[in-house]
Amino acid sequence: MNDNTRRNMPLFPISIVMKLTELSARQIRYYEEHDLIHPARTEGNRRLFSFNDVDKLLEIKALLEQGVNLAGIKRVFELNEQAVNILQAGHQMQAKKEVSDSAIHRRLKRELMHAGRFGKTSLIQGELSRFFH
Amino acid sequence: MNDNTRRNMPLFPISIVMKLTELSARQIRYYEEHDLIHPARTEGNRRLFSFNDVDKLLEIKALLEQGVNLAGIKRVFELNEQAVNILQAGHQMQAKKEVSDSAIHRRLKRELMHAGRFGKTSLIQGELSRFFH
DNA sequence: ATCTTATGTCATAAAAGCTCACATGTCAAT
DNA sequence: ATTGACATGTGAGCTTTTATGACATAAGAT
Repeated sequence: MNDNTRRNMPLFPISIVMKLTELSARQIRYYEEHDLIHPARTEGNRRLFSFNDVDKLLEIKALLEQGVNLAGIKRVFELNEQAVNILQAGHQMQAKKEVSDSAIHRRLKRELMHAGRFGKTSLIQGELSRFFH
Repeated sequence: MNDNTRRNMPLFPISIVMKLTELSARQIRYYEEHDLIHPARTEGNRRLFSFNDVDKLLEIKALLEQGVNLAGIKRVFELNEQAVNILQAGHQMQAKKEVSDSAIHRRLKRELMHAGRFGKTSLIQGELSRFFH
């Protein structure tokens, strides 16, 4: 099980996410409705959020506070993911060639993953991020 | 917010803990009834488990599989906590004296925290432990 | 054979979450 | 000033999840 898997593991009910992000249930559901997050569901249709989901919600919150609207935030996310994909592809190529100065690449990828959270992230996000590596 | 605080943050509903530990709700509640864990509660009285709780449950499971009964497990936990306290005290003394070869001490403390999980821990625990530092 | 320990199962009640619908505050454009 | 879009609040009705408590039982210990 790798880091990505762990960050995407569905763990939290909405009540916990509300506290972690200081968002209302309405807000969280609204952002999902607009395809900014895609929490998993239990068999009984209850939302289950991963660390990644929480992270994204904090990013949404920060961007909204900076005046970006949901459409803009969606774009930010898309671009971010593209960049990550490109880096991953490069990373895999390297792995096959066994060149593997992968440490540098991993670092770059991480920085990209966290791009968009330019500085002014909430305290909570700062704290939460420490759950990860 | 320090590492300890984070590990003790109430996050998971019992359903998630069931999957994480592969224990039944009955088992989890039974262990609580016998004071092996003390999950937090929501206002509405639902259990909320922390990473530490999950960790403890995995340890309980491992020890049970090794034939230790609940009374024995309780003792193991108590001894473990004692040791941690002693180390912490020493650590604080050092901090005041500003001697601070604290890295070594932290390491020792961590190893003690994880003592009792001698080797044969479950796969899941191994995976889960990677959430932490 | 009986007791203890750990766990399963079921009933009942309450909490938490879901969707849908309607209301509202804030801007920007007309 | 009016309209409209966006983001969010609120409430009703319903379903899922969890809690507690009681009773049942398998496996060991006495």
